[in-house]
Amino acid sequence: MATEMHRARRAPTPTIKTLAEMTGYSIATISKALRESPVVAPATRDIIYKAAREVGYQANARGMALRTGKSFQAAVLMPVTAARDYEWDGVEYTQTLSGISQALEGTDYRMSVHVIRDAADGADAARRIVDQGLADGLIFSGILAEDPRIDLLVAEHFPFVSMGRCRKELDYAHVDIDNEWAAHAATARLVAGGHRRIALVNPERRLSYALDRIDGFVRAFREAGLDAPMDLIAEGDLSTHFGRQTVIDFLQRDDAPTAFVCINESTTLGVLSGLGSLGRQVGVDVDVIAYDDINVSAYFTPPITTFYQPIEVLGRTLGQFLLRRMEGEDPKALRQVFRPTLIARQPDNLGGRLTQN
Amino acid sequence: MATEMHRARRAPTPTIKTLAEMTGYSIATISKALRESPVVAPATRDIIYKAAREVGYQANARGMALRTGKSFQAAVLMPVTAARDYEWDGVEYTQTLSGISQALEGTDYRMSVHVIRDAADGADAARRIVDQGLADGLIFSGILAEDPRIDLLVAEHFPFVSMGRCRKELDYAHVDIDNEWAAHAATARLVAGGHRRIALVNPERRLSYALDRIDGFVRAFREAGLDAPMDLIAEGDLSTHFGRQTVIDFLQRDDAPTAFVCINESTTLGVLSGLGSLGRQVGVDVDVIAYDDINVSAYFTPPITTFYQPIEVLGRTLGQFLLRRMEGEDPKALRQVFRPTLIARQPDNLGGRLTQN
DNA sequence: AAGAAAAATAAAAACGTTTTTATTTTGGGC
DNA sequence: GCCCAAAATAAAAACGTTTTTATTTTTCTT
Repeated sequence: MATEMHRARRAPTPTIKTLAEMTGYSIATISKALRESPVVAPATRDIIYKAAREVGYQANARGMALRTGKSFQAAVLMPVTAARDYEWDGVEYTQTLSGISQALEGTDYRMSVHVIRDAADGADAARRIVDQGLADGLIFSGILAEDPRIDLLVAEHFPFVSMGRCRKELDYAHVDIDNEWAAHAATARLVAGGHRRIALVNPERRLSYALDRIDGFVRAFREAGLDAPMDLIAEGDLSTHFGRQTVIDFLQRDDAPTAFVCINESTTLGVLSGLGSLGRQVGVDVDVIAYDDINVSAYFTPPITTFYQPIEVLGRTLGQFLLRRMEGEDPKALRQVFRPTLIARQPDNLGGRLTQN
Repeated sequence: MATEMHRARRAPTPTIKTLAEMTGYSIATISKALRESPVVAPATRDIIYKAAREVGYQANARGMALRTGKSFQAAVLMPVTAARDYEWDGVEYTQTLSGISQALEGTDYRMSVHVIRDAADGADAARRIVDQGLADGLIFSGILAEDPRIDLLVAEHFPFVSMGRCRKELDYAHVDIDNEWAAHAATARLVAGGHRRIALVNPERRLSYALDRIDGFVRAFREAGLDAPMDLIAEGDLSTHFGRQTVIDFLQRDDAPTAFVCINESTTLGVLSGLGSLGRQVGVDVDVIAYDDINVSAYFTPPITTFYQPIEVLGRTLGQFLLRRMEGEDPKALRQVFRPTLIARQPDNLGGRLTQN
């Protein structure tokens, strides 16, 4: 019997027709029974279930997709830049995907990942996904101040959730960090500690959240009655190399920064590496505040003060919102902006070496 | 005209039937023309192309999938462990996915990602993918000494490429690191530098490559006429926390290790963090050799000696092999084992503080 | 011009499932 | 038992594309 069961598994993949031959019921009845339609009698349903179990029947995803018009896929656009030499780039994406995947567990949806290299690539990918029926919904990040993907998907009424917000007033589902607040909070701590020359290690201004962080940086200075050091805003590709190079460039200046506000773990690691190679000590010569998507700053030497929001939680929320959006829920109800938690591991005043003002 | 073109885009998604109405040709002729069949006259083909461009026709993936029996998806099983608190876990996967994605570019194949939590989860996912026609091929890593996924897929003649090798003699496509050689090379350097108490920071023995690394570690000692310190082989989940905890545990011993051979950047970072918190200095009190999938050890303080193999290259090879396997190529021709490159950044003898033997 | 063969195109079938429409069966009331 | 309505099941159609089979058109030879 066990051998026979095994042999049945090696037969051609069972279809609904196989079950029809076994049970004598029509393919329509079998389909309804397996989908638990109330129009099928319980006794009939049990016979069909038994036959299905016996041959290990599983509905063919391709047939379902064509008939239902649903691919049962949630597509994620994963940005991978052409950053230098294969280094730490987008590492938080594993946790983002993990979070999204958790939200999809137990549903019919699977996750597909489309790697994109730049903004044009992302718009092409979104277009293709919509036109070819490659997925039923879409998640993407790296939101531009004006993002063609958002424009397209809103126009097409195609379900999506963005990780971040563009700068247009549009109704769409999104999950975001309060980047303005985070940059403001980090900068204000350092200002209160006495720092005046603070460097902001920031993404490119095309990105909406880069602008948010600049806003927060400037606001912290303004609230202290000071001018923000705009010359100390570095824009780059978020790589470890960019972080290191920023330190090396900025510390060569006469009016060098005494503190750094970093955008992510990657640039933080680069900043620490640059400081190490210049013989500068964190907390003695320079203060550093990080931002953590994954809990890494705790492991740097010395452990670094950070604003931390587990990105897996964001991923889970993205997945949950997308499921709801695909059910037809109003995008206006599908928005959440998270504030990261401060984890203070260092004082903000070079260990008292700065005079408070 | 541009407005009109735009309005055409907002019409119901064009199908082959739309083109048949526009051109007067049958849907069969249109399908053949668009697939460049030689049985269609060139003049006919041009008329059909023009109509397709005019309405922005793109073949519906669901119709294609059902008729051809191909999903045009390469599925990747991405392991995410239930490691502690959302930390650095599987970060190299972004680069792996990037590499796979590069291989798929310009082909009909898209990448889907199935997050798996443990070995049973992985076997279930593989089963489902095969049974439901969710993908045409599969890539997975974290190969067990005896891996049920390999057994299943070989038995089903389902195309796959594994990242790593199990310990059974089976013919299947794989890409791997020469982990035995790498662990041997790292350990031999430290032995030659005079170290005798060397810790191996290693994955769990269920995994095939954990055994490979133990083999190489033991061989290095044996070739030097020494007994390997088997008590210094730590098995864990590859997290930063595991690396840190290993250091804290091992350095409490009377016969503490003077060197660490690490399996990845994550555990290396944890080892450095543990050393930092115990006030031990790399290259003075303890030597550390890393293994890099992504080029991060260069940025640690101090920069760490490492064996480096860009994992994106492995990813690309995985993708290329899978494409060939799906074309029906013999798996025996689809195997490659990479040796990582040594990048020496530290001496292997505590800067001369160890006496050579 | 007629006939045969090749080229080109159309009609039919296929893929597997779900949904809509049609038909049959069952149960209740008289 | 008959009639009607509800429940259950079957037949037909649908989804969009590709492939197989059938038919028509064109080209070449005599």
